Amino acid sequence: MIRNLTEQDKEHLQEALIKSGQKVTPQREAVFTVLLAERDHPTVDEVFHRAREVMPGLSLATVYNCLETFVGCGLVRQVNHERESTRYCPNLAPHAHFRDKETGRVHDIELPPEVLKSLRSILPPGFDSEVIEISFHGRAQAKDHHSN
Amino acid sequence: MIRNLTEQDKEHLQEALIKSGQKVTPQREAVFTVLLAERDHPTVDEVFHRAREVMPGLSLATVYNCLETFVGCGLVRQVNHERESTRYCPNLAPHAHFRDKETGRVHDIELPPEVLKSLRSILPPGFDSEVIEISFHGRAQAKDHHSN
DNA sequence: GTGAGATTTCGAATCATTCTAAGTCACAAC
DNA sequence: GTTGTGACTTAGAATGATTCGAAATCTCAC
Repeated sequence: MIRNLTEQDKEHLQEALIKSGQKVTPQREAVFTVLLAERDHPTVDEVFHRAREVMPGLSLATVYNCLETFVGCGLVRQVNHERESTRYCPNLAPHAHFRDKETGRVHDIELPPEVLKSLRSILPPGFDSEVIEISFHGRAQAKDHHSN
Repeated sequence: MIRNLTEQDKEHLQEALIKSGQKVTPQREAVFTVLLAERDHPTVDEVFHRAREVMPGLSLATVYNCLETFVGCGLVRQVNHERESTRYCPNLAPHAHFRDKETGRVHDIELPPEVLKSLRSILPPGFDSEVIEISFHGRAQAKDHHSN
């Protein structure tokens, strides 16, 4: 179920938006609420349908806009797997993604700092990386736990 | 320039195709030749245009088909970055990819076995991964070396 | 050389995403 | 209070990569 944002989450959203010179709008709050409510890496379409339950007039274009805005101000991450629809993830801690071949579900995999460091170390001099994406693809035993 | 396949490459192609019950055709040879000739991670469209120089009647759909076939029998790897066109890479050794923000060019980054191992070790029990994709995104000093 | 099945071809269809232009809103200036 | 400004939202059209469908062609075993 979609619950309202906690005061803390609301502040987090407001701060990030205002810091980058943008406004807090009902649509942005609704989309952000959806993202936090179920952290199952929804696609734009899934976010759209979930958000419509709460705000029926919301348009798909706005969902695209909101998500792009959030990515821009560092509130959420995009997750891409091959050419499938882009998914969105409010987990900002460094982590990898595991996509289950059977269910299509995406799980977050914690990424310990030393592993991240060893990864960075494989870059030859002169290569300066801001973003590292790590994705696994395979089978996960169905445990149906939360995927963040 | 596009040179012909070496005998060795030709055998490699034939073996892989036949092993998975498929046929060697002039189109598949042409596409494979293009992939080996310039290992700059071309998009389908780039492969298409390069291959047309050698085989003018070749169709785009066939290029898609050939590349899919090659991926299926393990001859080449797909490389995806966000939602850009899929690129193709005949380097089968374990490696990561680095995409240069400025040029869009993709470089292969060697992946030492111990780093690969440490990466695999972050998967919780029950997660079984066949494929790991690692991609960096940032700036590379323009050295214009070969990108494989 | 023939036939069965695989492959190629062209163009149409699909699907996620982006664009466009008009409409709306919040708020500041007058 | 009205007006202006700029950001935001909206619906629908446009785009671009990829896939599909159906007919024509090729390949290889017999």
